Amino acid sequence: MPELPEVETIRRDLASELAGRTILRTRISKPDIVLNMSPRSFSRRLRGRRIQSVDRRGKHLLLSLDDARILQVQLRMSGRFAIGRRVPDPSEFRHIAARFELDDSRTLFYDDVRRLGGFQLLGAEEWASVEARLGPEPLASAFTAAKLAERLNGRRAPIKNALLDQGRLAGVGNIYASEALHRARIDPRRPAGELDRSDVGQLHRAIRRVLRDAIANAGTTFRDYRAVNGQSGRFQDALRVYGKESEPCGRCGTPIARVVQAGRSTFFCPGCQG
DNA sequence: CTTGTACCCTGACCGC
DNA sequence: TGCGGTCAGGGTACAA
Repeated sequence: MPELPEVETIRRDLASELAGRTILRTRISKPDIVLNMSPRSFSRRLRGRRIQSVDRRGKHLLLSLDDARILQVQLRMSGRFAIGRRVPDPSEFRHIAARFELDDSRTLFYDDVRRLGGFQLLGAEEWASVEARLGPEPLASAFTAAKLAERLNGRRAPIKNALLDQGRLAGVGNIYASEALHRARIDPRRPAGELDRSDVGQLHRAIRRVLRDAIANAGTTFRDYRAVNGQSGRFQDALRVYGKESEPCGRCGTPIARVVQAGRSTFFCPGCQG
């Protein structure tokens, strides 16, 4: 479910709770969420490790451990975390896949209904090679309009599809792609490489603006995303097109349209997104 | 290299 | 109440 703003919200929650904590014991109840080794060796290698920091790259969460390894988490569609002495809300956590018992007598719970998400325990070099395949961080100062233009150059795929490609740009997903394109007044079906300088400039601003605003509002709760403390985001109130098929565009009144691109819904305004 | 499709998995919802 | 189809903040493997 989560895109960059939701993952960042979760990261902040986890960082304040987990930094400095030691993992005493790990229990995996759904084996397929450990992606690159057996649950046994995963648990064994985590035992006694201290969590030094919690970081984010694109939609990945990264827990840096005191043995220089990195616990990489991908929430995909339905991954969630909660922390407590026991599961805070059992009706919301009915598919717990992993438990990490901490040295403050609390447990970090990972729940994932669809089990599309998961964990990888990586050495620094392994993570570096994964990281190298990701596009730039959209909120980093190094991410300029020129950089975006470079990433889109020569692509014939629709701009919406290009924005979802994590190798081009890391962190934007289905909601924020539609929202950024509406704010930039760009038709999501236009070939990415055909945007002119001014389009790319508008899009660059729109992407950063929408991601920043969403982080400031603790993300978007459209269906079931929740922060670590169980609270909903607030950015759903600021959505202009996502999930609003047939509703009038707030800018020009034309009914919002829905099309399917790369197998997923795109929402846009046929009136003011040229 | 690029692009499209199938697939992973479960649950909620809608129309009949 | 049941049944089938569709859809869901994601990403990968593989084919063309």
